[in-house]
Amino acid sequence: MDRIDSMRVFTRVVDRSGFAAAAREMGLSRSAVSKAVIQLEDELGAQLLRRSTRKVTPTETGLAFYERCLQILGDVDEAIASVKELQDKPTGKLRVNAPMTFGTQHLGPLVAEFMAEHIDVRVELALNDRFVDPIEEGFDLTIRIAEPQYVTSLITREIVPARRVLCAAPSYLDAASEPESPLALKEHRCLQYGYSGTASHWRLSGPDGEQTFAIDCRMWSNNGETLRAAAVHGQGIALLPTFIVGEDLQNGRLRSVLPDYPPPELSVTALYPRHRHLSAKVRLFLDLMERRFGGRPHWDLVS
Amino acid sequence: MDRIDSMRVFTRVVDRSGFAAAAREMGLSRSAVSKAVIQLEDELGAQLLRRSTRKVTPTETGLAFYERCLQILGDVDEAIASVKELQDKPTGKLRVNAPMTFGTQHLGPLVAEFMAEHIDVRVELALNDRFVDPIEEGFDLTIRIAEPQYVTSLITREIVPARRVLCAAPSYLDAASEPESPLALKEHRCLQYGYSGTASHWRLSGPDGEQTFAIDCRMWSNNGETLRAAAVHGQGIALLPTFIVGEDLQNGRLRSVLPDYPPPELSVTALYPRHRHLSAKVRLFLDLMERRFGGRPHWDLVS
DNA sequence: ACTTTTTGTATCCATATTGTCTACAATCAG
DNA sequence: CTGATTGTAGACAATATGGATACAAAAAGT
Repeated sequence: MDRIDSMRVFTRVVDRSGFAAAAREMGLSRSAVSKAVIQLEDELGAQLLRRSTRKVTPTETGLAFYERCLQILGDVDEAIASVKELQDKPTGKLRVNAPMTFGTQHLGPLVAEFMAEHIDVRVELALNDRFVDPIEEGFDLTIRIAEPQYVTSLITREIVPARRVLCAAPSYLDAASEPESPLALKEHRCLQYGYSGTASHWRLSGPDGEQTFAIDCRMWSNNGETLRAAAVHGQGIALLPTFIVGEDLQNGRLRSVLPDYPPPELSVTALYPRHRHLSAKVRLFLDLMERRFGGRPHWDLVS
Repeated sequence: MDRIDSMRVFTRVVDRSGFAAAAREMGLSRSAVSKAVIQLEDELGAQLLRRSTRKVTPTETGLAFYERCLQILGDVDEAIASVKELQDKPTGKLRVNAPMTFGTQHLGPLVAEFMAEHIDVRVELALNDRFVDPIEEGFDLTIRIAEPQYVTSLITREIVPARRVLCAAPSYLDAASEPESPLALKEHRCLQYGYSGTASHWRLSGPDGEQTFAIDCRMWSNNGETLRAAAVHGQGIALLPTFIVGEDLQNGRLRSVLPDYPPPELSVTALYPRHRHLSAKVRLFLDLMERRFGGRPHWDLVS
C-alpha cells in the first residue's frame, strides 16, 4: 500500500485502538489494514503497535511516529488542497499572447470582462505579430489567426472560423471599374498583408475551385489595421478578415468585392501546451472566448 | 509508484530541470520518472511541470506544490530518523517485570550495570511473584522461573537453566538423620515453595526416573528468600534454585541433600511480546543477561 | 463451563500495478 | 545535415495488491 495511505491507516488504528474498527471505518478488509501496518513496521524496522486480541496500543516508538504522522498527513492534505485550489479556482497569473489587431479590436474587451468575472486572476496580455514559442516564453495561451489544420506540438483549439473578404471603399470602386472577375485584380491597386517579399497573388475559390490569381500590390503591411485604413481611404482592394472590416462592411465604408470568389477561410485558434490538466484560469478564458466569439461572431453579423 | 517516492522524484526533476538528469541520479529509467510525475499530476488533477524537450520548469501550481513537497519530505525523513533513533539506540523507558527473589538477588546488579552502560535508558523494575500479563500491563520484558517448555503467546527465551537442589543446614542434618532415600522425606521437616494449598510432594529424578515423593510440609512461602532463611536456621529441608542457595552451599551454611535425586530443572526465562522488531533497549538487556548469567552462572560455580 | 463472536494475522490467488525495454517524435549540438 | 538527447507511449514480464478464507486466541454472552 502507498506509504501515505499506510500512515493514514496506522493513525486510524491508533485512534480507534484496533485494526477491525479502523478497517470498517476506512472501507478496507482487516487483512489490508494488518498488512499496511506490518509493512510500515517492516520498512521502519520497528514495532509500532502492541497487539493484544482486544486492545491495540502504540509502543513508545509507535506513539512518537503517530505524532509525526499526524503532522505529515496534515501537511499532505494541505498541499493537495492548495493544488486543487490553484487548479479549480481561477487564481494566479494568466499569460496570453495574441496578434496585434485581433488583440486590440476584440481581445481587449474580452480580457476586461474576464477580469471582472474573476477578480483573483492577474492577466498579462502580450500583443505582437511575430511568431513566438508559447512554451519557451511561458505563455498559458496563444491566439493565432491561422489555417485550421495548422500543426504544432501544442494543442490547437479553433475558437471560430475567421472569414476573409475582398473589400474596397465605394469611392475607389466608383472611380475604378469594379472587377467582374478575379483576373481583373492585377489591374487593381491591391493592399497585401505581409512583407514586400510576400507573393503577389491571392488564392480565391470560384466556380472552378480554388485558384491563384495575380494581383498588383501597392502596399504591404504586417498589420491588418493599417491595410483597413488604406482601403477605407479608397487606396485599393484589401483581403482582410471580417473581424477587422466587419463593421465597415455593415455601415458601408467598405464594400465586398468579388463575393463569389471568397478566399480560403482561416481560424481564430487558441494554442496551449499539450497538458492533460488545463488550469481553471485557462479553461475559463477559453470558455469565455467561445461564448463571445463562437457561433456567429458579432463582427460577422452581415453574412 | 509510492506517492512519497513520487514526490521525491518530482522535487528532483524540478531541482535538476529535467527528467533524464533526475532519473540518472536516482537510478531509475526515464520512463519511471516520467510515469511517476504523470501519476502525481493525474492524482492532483493539475499540471505540475511545463515540458519542452530541453528544459523542464514547474508551472505556477507545480512550484507551489514543490515547496510543500520539500517540507513534507523533510518531515518524513525526520520521522523515519526519529524511529530509527528510538529503535537502534537504547533510549526511552525499559519496563521489566521479574520474580521477587531473583530480582533482588541478581537482577538488581545487572540493571545497575545496564544503566551505567546506557545512560539514556530509564528502567522501571517491577518485582512480584504473582503472574502478570506482560502485554496487558505493558512490560517490555518479563523474567520468569519456569518449566523450559512453558507455552504462551509471548516469545520465550531461555537465558540459563535454573538448577534446583534439596538442601538443609548442617545443624539440621546432624540433628535429624540425613535422609538416604527420598522416601524418608515425609519424616523430615520440609520447607515448601507456594501456598498451603500447594501439593505436599516433590518430584525428583532417581535411578528409576522421575517420581513423586510425599513430604512433610512444615512451612509454605511464595518467597524463596524466606525459605532459604528457614533452611539456614536449621528448620528443615528446602527445594530451592541454586541462584538462591548457591552461595550458602559454597560456604557450607547449607548442604545438598539427596544429590542423586535432583528435582527437574527449571529455566530462567525472558518473555517478551511476539514482535518482529525488537527494540534496542530490550535486545541489549537480553544480551547483557545472557552474558552475565548464560553458560555457567556465577551462582552455580560448585557443580 | 459452554458456545458464540470478535480479534489480528497467515495463506492463497486472481487482478492490478510496476518498472524496464523499445520505439518515436521533437529538439539541440556540432 | 548528422548524431545525440530529450520526454513519452506502448508492450511485456515481474511484482505487488487486497479480498476471501482459515485459524488461534481471547472476550462476551448464556
